Amino acid sequence: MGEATLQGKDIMQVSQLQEKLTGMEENEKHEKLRLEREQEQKVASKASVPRANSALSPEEPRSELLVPVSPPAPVPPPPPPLAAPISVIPIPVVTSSPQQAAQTALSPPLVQRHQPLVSTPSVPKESSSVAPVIQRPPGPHLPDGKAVTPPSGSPKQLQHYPAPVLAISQHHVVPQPIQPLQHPAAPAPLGALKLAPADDLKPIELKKRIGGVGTREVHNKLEKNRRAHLKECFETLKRNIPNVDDKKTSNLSVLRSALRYIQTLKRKEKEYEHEMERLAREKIATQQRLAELKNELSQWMDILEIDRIVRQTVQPEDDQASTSTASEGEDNIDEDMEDDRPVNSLPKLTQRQHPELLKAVPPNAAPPLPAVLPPHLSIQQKPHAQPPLQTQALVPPQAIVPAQTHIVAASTVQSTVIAHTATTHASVIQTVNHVIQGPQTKHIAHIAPSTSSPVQLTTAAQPIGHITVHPATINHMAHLGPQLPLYPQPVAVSQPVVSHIAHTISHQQVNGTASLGQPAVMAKPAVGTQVVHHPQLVGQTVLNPVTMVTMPSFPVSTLKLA
DNA sequence: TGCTTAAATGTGGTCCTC
DNA sequence: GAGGACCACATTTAAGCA
Repeated sequence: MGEATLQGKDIMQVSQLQEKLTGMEENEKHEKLRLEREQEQKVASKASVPRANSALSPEEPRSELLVPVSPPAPVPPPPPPLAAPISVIPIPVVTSSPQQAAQTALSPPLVQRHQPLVSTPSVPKESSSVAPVIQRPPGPHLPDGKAVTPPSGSPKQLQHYPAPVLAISQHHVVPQPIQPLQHPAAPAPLGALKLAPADDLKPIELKKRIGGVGTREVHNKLEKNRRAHLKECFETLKRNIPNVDDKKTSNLSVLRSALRYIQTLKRKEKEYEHEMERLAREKIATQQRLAELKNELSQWMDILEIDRIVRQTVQPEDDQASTSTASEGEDNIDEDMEDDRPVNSLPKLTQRQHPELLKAVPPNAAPPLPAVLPPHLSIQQKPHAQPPLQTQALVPPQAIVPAQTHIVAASTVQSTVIAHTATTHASVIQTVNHVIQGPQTKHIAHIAPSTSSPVQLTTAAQPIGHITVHPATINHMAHLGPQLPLYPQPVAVSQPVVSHIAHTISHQQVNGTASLGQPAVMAKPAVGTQVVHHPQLVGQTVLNPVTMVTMPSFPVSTLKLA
């Protein structure tokens, strides 16, 4: 009996060892839970193996170990002494009534529970207490002893063999309430203390406890998995911490190292943030500086552009001076208005603002205009070097009407500049030529280049954007048709200024004041364009057609492009 | 060899989610 | 209510050290 008991205890040990060893032996026949355990053991194989070996007492025969290790395998039937304890241990509990089983198996299992783990030489003494249990009749549950062998075995085995599970469960459950009886001093688990006495157990409750025991195995496995996962996490954490010794660090030290590392990272993060802020501020300052430089450069570019335009305009003006031919009547007025000619003059304000322009303008081009001129002051435009011969050559004798050219100089600074540029700029005249068709166009084309032409450039205080060709002028121009080039084809103009100009002309035609050929084709009809007739001009010099060309407010460069 | 410490394991209980 | 996850406690085991 003692041997049997010892063997039974050994079997218990083996059953526990089996769990660990089976995984190492790769029993594919076992269920997945066993495989899981196998994986777990792979993780901690080194730890489990020596432990298993250590658990084995040197007295245990090797054969005993091997027998339970491979229960499912078709191992030859183990010797009777071995097989008996394996199957016997749980049996008595199951076969007997719950109460009886509880009463009878109270103490032995309790001892047995710890004995296998202890595996001390004292086992034989305790085995005597277990002896009665072993003597229990095997009964029909004996064949299920295989399942019993691994109490902590795979749950799948439990599923396959519920009966042995019940036996084992009874075996494990029952002793707990009795534990205080056997070992009052021994610390009993809280759960054991809470358990109701086995006598009071109903079948359902018993089943519960049995199931609880069954779940206990699962619970243990889950707990193992959880701890394995926890350990893995610690390993991962350890690997991610620099300057941490892999072996000499406990979990606690890993946590401390991690804490220090995190703090260091936070500190560095703050430093980098400050650095980024500093760099951002520096970037903004640099960008602002760059913008300033760009603005300055653009200003200078504008100045240079204006200078260039001025130079360009001054040069053709000299040509105009030689080629422009005013009508005969101009001479009368030119003499009067000779000193006030604003074409080549710049107001003082303009001089102040754009001294470069003054440099660009030849000093001999024209004397500066008085700073302030009456808005309605008409200044006859007549170049000094205008050759009278050329004028007469252009104007037929019958066109006696004096073609007065009145330029209303604006008092505003910028308008003056524009007026000056526009007056002499060929592009403006070219635009007018393109817009107006027919004989009148010829006249304008002819007259425009000349500063003394009937096309008047008026720069009012308010920006104007239209050209008004007086019907009389057009009629007058009609006489000059044969001498001027023809532009028979209409021109589509999309430029705003040109549209205004064309509209103005067409407007007059619509009013019946003039029916001079086809109206200009306008890409965009101008609405609200006003025909401005200078009152003084209309009233005083009606004979001389007055054409006022008012310049838009857009930049000169745009005008040039037009 | 005995002691200490950390890790591993078993077990029961509790809480939370489905 | 079942199942999973987490926690706490007890025990065992292994490694290090005096």
